[in-house]
Amino acid sequence: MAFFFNISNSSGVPFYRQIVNQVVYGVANGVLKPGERLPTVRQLAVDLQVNLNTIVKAYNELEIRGVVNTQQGTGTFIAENQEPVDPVEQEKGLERLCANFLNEVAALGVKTEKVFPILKKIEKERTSHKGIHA
Amino acid sequence: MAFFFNISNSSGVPFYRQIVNQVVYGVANGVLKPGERLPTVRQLAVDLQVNLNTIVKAYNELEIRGVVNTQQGTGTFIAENQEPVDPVEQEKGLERLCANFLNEVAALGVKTEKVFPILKKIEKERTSHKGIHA
Amino acid sequence: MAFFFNISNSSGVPFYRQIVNQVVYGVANGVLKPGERLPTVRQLAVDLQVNLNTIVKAYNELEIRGVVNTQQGTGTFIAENQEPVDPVEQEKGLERLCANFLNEVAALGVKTEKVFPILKKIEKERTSHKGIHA
Amino acid sequence: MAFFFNISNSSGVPFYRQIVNQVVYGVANGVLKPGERLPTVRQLAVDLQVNLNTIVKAYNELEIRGVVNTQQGTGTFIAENQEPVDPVEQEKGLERLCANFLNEVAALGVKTEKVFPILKKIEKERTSHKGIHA
DNA sequence: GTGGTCTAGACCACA
DNA sequence: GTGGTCTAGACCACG
Repeated sequence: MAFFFNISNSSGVPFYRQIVNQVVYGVANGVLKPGERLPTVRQLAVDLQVNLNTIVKAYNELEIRGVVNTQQGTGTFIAENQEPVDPVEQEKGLERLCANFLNEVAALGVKTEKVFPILKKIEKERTSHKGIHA
Repeated sequence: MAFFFNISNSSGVPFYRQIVNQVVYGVANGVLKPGERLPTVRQLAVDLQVNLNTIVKAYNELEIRGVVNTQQGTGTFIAENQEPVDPVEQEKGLERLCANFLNEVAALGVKTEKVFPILKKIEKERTSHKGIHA
Repeated sequence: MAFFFNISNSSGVPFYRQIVNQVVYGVANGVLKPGERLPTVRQLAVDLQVNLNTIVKAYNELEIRGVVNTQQGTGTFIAENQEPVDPVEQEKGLERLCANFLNEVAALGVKTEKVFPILKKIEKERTSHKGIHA
Repeated sequence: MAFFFNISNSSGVPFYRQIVNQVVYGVANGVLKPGERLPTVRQLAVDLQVNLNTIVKAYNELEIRGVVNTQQGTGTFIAENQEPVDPVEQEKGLERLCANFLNEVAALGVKTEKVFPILKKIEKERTSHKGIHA
């Protein structure tokens, strides 16, 4: 199963962050396996139609976070030893994310109950694709 | 029930947006009633320890969205006739919000199922408190 | 006590990494305290005579590593809660660093005993300055 | 006593440099004696699982530094007359090496005093083994 | 061919 | 004023 990147220029999320998130997401869900090679920075820049340095920036953050290993002249690979996410940090981040989300939902004038079916629908679409698509 | 603003400098959400969201949220939940007066920009700037212009920007956005009315020299009040949100816009905004949310959850390495109980828990806490908390 | 940056273009160490290292070093030794503000990216670029983006890259890595916090429009500050370095990782990194160092010393044809006085001399010079100087 | 090469892809040191250092180190410590034959580039490339050109580059640097002599069609041998290292160059290289080392130690958040026992420990292990180990 | 670094300059978002 | 993002293009180091 191939791994597809896709970026959207209308979401307000920076390109490089979309790339970072998709890789982290792919690793977390087993779509990207340790040792697997990512596209070259040049190739991905062409595919996604963005500047080379934008890809470099994304891969760089992944390297710092320990998600990938880079060997100059060889390529970029999913790291063998994925740092387990600190469960305390994860929990805190998750709470904050959820609270923010509910604030914004409320700010749209939408009752919280209405989001559950939407979230499930999106999730279902994504898992049925078994990858990340445009 | 008093209305409390709460801003956090570690959430990554800009100050002015936190303020906007909290007012809209307060209105949507009936904590802030039409005609009710908001703090002056100067007072709020002092209370929240942020720059005056940040409050101005937030109140401006609220004015533009029709959530508040500003009376020159008198103050800022929750608008009497809250503009109903355009349902089409609402639907689109909601989808984008949900998709973004799931992306960020995924980027934390958390499976989507785990968010539902958390969302429900936060929602329950809030409805029991009938206010806005950090 | 002021904090001085200095970069050298002859060491082979990239500019941005020299900056990152000096900040981490400053924090580890208490010269930079939590909450303290770093120079603005523009100011530092001028002072060090390097491109703005080089500073941005360095500050960016520090942000990802949790060493500093950035508030857009406000500045860059030493993070309040410094992540304690994982002692196991630190130990491993230290061993590797030392082993590499001894390899290179040996490759220069120098006996290991000769490095101790040199290391001590450099250390003494640095601590007597109580800061980082050009 | 056999001579073992060891390369690690996680140390950040380029492959070709690891090879160069190990040979120079072996010569400096008498493990590799003048006239001794090194593995062929092809053989070593297979053994270490690296690109042929990487070995070529390492052997080239060794040849330039006068550590080995290459006989076309015969092989690569440790040079009979090892060039004595220019003492001025040696001194300068050593200072720079030490300064860099202390920087990296500091960047790990480790106080300088802690490195002395580690360096001594590694040195002791090596002299007792009389070989090169990972 | 691979990735890494640096420069120059533009435009945006935030306080 | 602050930092953030993106582009364009150059040159270097490594395999």
